[in-house]
Amino acid sequence: MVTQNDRPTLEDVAAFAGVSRSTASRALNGDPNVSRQAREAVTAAARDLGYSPNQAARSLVTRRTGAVGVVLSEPEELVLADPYRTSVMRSAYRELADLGSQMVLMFCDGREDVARTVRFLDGGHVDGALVFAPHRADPLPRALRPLRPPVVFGGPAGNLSRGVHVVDFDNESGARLAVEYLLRHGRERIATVAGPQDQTAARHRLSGWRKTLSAAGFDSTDLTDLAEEADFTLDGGRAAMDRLLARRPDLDAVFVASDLMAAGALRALHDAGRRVPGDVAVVGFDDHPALATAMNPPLTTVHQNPADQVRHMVATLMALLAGEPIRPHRKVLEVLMKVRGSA
Amino acid sequence: MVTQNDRPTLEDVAAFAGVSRSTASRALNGDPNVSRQAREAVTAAARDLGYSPNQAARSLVTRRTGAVGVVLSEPEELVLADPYRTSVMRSAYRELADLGSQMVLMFCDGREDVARTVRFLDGGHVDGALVFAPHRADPLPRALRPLRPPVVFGGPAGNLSRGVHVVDFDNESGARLAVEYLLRHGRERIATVAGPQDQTAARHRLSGWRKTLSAAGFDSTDLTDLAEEADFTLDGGRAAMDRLLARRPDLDAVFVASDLMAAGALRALHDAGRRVPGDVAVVGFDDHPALATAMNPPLTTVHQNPADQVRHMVATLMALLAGEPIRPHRKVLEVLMKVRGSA
DNA sequence: GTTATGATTGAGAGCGCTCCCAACAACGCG
DNA sequence: CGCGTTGTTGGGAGCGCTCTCAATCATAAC
Repeated sequence: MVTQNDRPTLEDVAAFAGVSRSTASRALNGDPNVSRQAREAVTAAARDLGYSPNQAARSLVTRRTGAVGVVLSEPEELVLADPYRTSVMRSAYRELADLGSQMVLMFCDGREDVARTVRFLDGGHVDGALVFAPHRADPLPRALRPLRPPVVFGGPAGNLSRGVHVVDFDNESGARLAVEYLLRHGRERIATVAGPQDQTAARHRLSGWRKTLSAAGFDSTDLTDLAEEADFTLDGGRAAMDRLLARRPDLDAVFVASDLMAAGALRALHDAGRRVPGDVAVVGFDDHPALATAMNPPLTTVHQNPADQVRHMVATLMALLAGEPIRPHRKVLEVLMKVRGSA
Repeated sequence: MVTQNDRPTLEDVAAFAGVSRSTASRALNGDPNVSRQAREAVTAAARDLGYSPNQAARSLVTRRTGAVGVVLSEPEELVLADPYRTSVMRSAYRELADLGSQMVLMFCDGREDVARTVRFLDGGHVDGALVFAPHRADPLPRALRPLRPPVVFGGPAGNLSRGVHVVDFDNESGARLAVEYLLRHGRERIATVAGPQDQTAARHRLSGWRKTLSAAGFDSTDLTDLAEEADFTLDGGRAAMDRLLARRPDLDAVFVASDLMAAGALRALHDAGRRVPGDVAVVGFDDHPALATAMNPPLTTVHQNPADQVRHMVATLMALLAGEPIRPHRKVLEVLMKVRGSA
């Protein structure tokens, strides 16, 4: 016993409508050179027969699948727990859907996943890919380079710096803005909770903090004291803040490299009896819509808009798919301070 | 200027290896009837040429794509904010990846999305689909029924009850377990924060609560007083709890229809100065790994395992794809109480 | 009436792959 | 030595679609 193989083909529709396969194809694809009569007959036939075109056959000849891969090169449990990443996914989904492309979501965690990802992207399943590979040691970007379908990276492409299309935020400037703001408001001992230093964005945020303070005349050994690394999670941010408070009880401000960590830092400060922003000013990074405003006090933070990033990435990808000769380059998006209550 | 069309085909590989296309195909697909010599030549040729098979061509003849759609029939911003849904996605991704299938994630929000979803699933982009459509009024399940590729529903399939493959949890029993537990521990005024009643699961949890209390002799008008509806969010749970406290300050227990709402209820109880579980016992639903244990006190809750659900769904789908004649039916998964600190 | 023009149309090739089938060599057996 | 058998191979058809090209027809122009 076999399943129903009664799936109608274009040929069936054409026969039913009393025209040729070519005409049926034209009618269904909106070619203007079809008589109204033929068009109507074909449309009706397609409806009556429950016809839907075979995508495999179509993309075999058009060389388009209508799908775009979105690759998050991180363990999936991490991605889905991170509000910033999920909002990237969301924007990507919406942006692509509006352009008529389907998002094919992939996580890439570990060696065999790299091979699987490469095979998938190179196998013609998708027209192109949007790739987020924040870790410096990630082998994926390099593995992706020789592939046929165009790839646009969101944020740093592992340790690749040339020959790739990148849409990134100006993390260092963001950190500078935050620190300058704190300095301008009279803060004198500005600590930082940095992100994991195996991620380029986290490094840039840290170096922005360091450079700005150095330029303002702060001692570099002093700075070492005022920095703690955490892992972009709430608990990590909290623990890092605890360590900072233990080592430098005199700190009066902290620049935290993500909103989620800032939430943790806020909690640590609260538990330690420090008032925010009275005793300690806190500036976050991301400006996550739900998170930043929900905190108490609402978080002053560096605003970056993942939807913007995704929009640029999609635009670049579409241009590439349209055959426009775009030279691989790194587009850097501005970030800006969003002042709320915490600093 | 065109892009590089130098993508090698199987024909190229065969020529390079000095064999026929058939032999090359066999070699690459692991057919045993190939001489070692031919196999090695083909493998080497494929490697040297950077060959990767054209999936469109392959799936045109095999009628398999190696991709499975995962449809979440809810606005994407809602899905990605809900820890329960994200853990479903995660399980689905992992489960499918392990079976060599790619997850194609789709959200389905509103009318035009229904059409788009149907078109995509029916167009042969995927071999089958896992669909989550919790809302009773959702038109998607009905629209999906006439489709060719097999579909397995996770949780209720809109308002469809027959002719569909469903893997669901026993929500009513879960509520019963929770209420019986509370009764057994001497609670006498057991309220509930119900989920949105346009979702079947939420209705079953509410009716489980009601039936159990009725069976225990509680007055049904009294029960109306003890129920509040919320929207499965933290803030909603908090507000509902506030309303309950205002109306029935004498309540000594509450069954909350989701962990996230329970977190909100806990906050409301805390703000109202009630001790948990001393004054008010709280039982949640979901047993979300991160959420339930992180609360203070740790949440006593009804345990359901989304990974289990997804595993059953995938198993059913694979059986369907293998042509096994499975009769559409509703598989109900057991839930059980997980006792922690809050009750 | 004849020819140019434009709008429609159908035939056919071919996208890159899998799979069926026939061909063939090499082998052992009666 | 002829036969079937086994293992291996290449040819060819065909999956369902798009797209080019030439044919057809009606209409307008001369």
